[in-house]
Amino acid sequence: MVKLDLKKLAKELNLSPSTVSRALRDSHEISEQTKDRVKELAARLGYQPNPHASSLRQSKSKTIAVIIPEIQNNFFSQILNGVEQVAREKKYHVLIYLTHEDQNRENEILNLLRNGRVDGIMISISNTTSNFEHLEACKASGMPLVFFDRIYDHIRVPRVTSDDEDAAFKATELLIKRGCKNITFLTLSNNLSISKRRQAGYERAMLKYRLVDHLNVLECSANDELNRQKIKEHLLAEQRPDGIFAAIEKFAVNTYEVCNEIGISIPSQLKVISFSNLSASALFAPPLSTVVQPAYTIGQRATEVLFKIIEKKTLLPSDKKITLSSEIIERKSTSGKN
Amino acid sequence: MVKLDLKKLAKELNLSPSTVSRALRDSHEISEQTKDRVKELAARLGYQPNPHASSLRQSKSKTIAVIIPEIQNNFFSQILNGVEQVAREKKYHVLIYLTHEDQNRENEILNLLRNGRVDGIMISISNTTSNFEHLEACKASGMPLVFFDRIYDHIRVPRVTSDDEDAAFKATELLIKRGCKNITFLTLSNNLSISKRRQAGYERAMLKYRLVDHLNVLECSANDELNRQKIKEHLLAEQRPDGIFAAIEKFAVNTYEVCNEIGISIPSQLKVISFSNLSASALFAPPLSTVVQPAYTIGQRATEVLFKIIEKKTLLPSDKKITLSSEIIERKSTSGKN
DNA sequence: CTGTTAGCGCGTTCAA
DNA sequence: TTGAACGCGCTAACAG
Repeated sequence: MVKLDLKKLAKELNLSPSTVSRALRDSHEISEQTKDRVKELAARLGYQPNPHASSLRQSKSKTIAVIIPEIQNNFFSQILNGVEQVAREKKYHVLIYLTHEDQNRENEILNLLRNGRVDGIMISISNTTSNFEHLEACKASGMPLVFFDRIYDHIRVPRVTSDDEDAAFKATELLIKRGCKNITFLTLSNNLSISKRRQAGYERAMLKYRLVDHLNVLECSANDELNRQKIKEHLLAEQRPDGIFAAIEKFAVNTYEVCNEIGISIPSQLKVISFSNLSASALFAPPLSTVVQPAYTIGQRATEVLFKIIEKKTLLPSDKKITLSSEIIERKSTSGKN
Repeated sequence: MVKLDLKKLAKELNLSPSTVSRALRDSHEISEQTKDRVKELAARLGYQPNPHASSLRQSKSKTIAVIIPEIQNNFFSQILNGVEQVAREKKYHVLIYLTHEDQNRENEILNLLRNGRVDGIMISISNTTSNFEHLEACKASGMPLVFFDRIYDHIRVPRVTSDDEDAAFKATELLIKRGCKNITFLTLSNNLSISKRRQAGYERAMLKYRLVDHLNVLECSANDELNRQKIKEHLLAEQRPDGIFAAIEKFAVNTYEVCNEIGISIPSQLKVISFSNLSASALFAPPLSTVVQPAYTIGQRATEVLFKIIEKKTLLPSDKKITLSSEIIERKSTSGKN
């Protein structure tokens, strides 16, 4: 199959390339008749314009980039699902980049995207990111940019998040109402906007119920082995907790593993609730109570806002900061009265 | 920030654009001294070549496409992880497309990729795909193409899969050794290469252990509600099974849900094993025995082969058909002697 | 070792 | 309503 370009199509039709180009793009200055002829042949031969030529000419790539810390996490996969759906409707393509929670990679990726490869970028920031110049520069260069979930507060960029503070408050409150007093909050890293918001919700609940003396925050990492060890020590300590609120699914899993290992019974000895988008958490032993973020919708909404920017539509104030509600699903892991 | 191109860089350096271009690409015909000057300025100004111009000129996009049925599945996310890692090393970009198990989408996507947008394509076929012309055409057009996991046997394209038949045999055998006789195989659709291979393994094991009279295959779908209903009826039937072998994690989850609902106890009344890449299956009640595919490695290897084709290296016979071993992890869901 | 020139394929002037 | 000509930014062929 010899490759097809506008010129060949044009020759075949006894028209000039520009006419064919216009016909295919439904220009009003081409007769219906010609359009039909052109489109018919183009369809029959399966003509597709060369995207690089077209991008070069028009300075737009019909492509957006999604940058996430990891894909191996139901939350981010669901996000990607939402992104893809909206992008597809807009006939856009989606480039995916994983930072693996590494600031350096994040920098490199943003750098790669600086010269027109994409028309816009959506990013959920890595937890090791502590320097934000790369994001400032990206924003400053005029690149359409949207933050989702893990945002950086100090750049004026539209952001789509879930109601982390509130959901964390409710999750903590649930533990308290089920009889917990010594509730430990398992968190990822304090740089992260979401961690802070979740911790704030936890603290607000503890404060409201006069449990400030029992505040306990345990910082975990991406390393399961270390986490299990840390959690194990914590659960075996004198001042051991009767409730665990995990900011991240992974840490709830680690907690379950440790409990299985050292024979702590959930929920009678320890109640557990966690942020999680894993539907299978209903099948855990015992079924895990979860805070479920509207991941798919976050992906959709963030993408919609990105397209508004790309298309230079004016953003409503309600576009600049979108907060979606999480849902708390109570299951056995928080049941009973101690 | 005014945008930067080769010409401006060249003017700044009192060089011609082509010299600058060559210097940046480390051409041997440029003096070290000039290279250094050029690179220094380029780095300082943060120059990135326009990828569309460069792609147009060189007819290569430095981009590959990954087409998968869904992302909401640990197996495919792990694949993507492997793909990304290899692509990144090659300084390639990754476009992601989801077919949502829809042949039409699959066709459309392949069509979109027909004109140089990508240098190569990796695909795991949708389960509704029954016509393969789009793949034939893609292959015929000279596009580098690799199948992974869900392959189409009748096109000569390199393929990377796991040892489905063998793993299914072993999984079935495990159920038999644990005392099961009436083993039902839950499968997705018969079009799929993997379903066929897994079913073949199941049947071979049943044959070997003289249980051919107990062969039972239940076709499930993407619809959880329907699946649960189907499985429920099946588990309540007179000839009810004492073992379930699920070809897909989703169906094991559905089985667990039904068992919870109607009070069938696993493993005492029913043993369950399933293909699954969900690490949390260890936390299920009871922990689920699984056949774990080497997803990350499949992604890596498939991408490596794709790059061999892109780079026109000669493929060894061992590149054309790569089969990786799955691992069976036995847990409580298959324990005991009935 | 470096500069000049041409053209990748398209969309957009401007002219007819 | 159509065609001719130009240039997007880059790299490769050809000179020197």
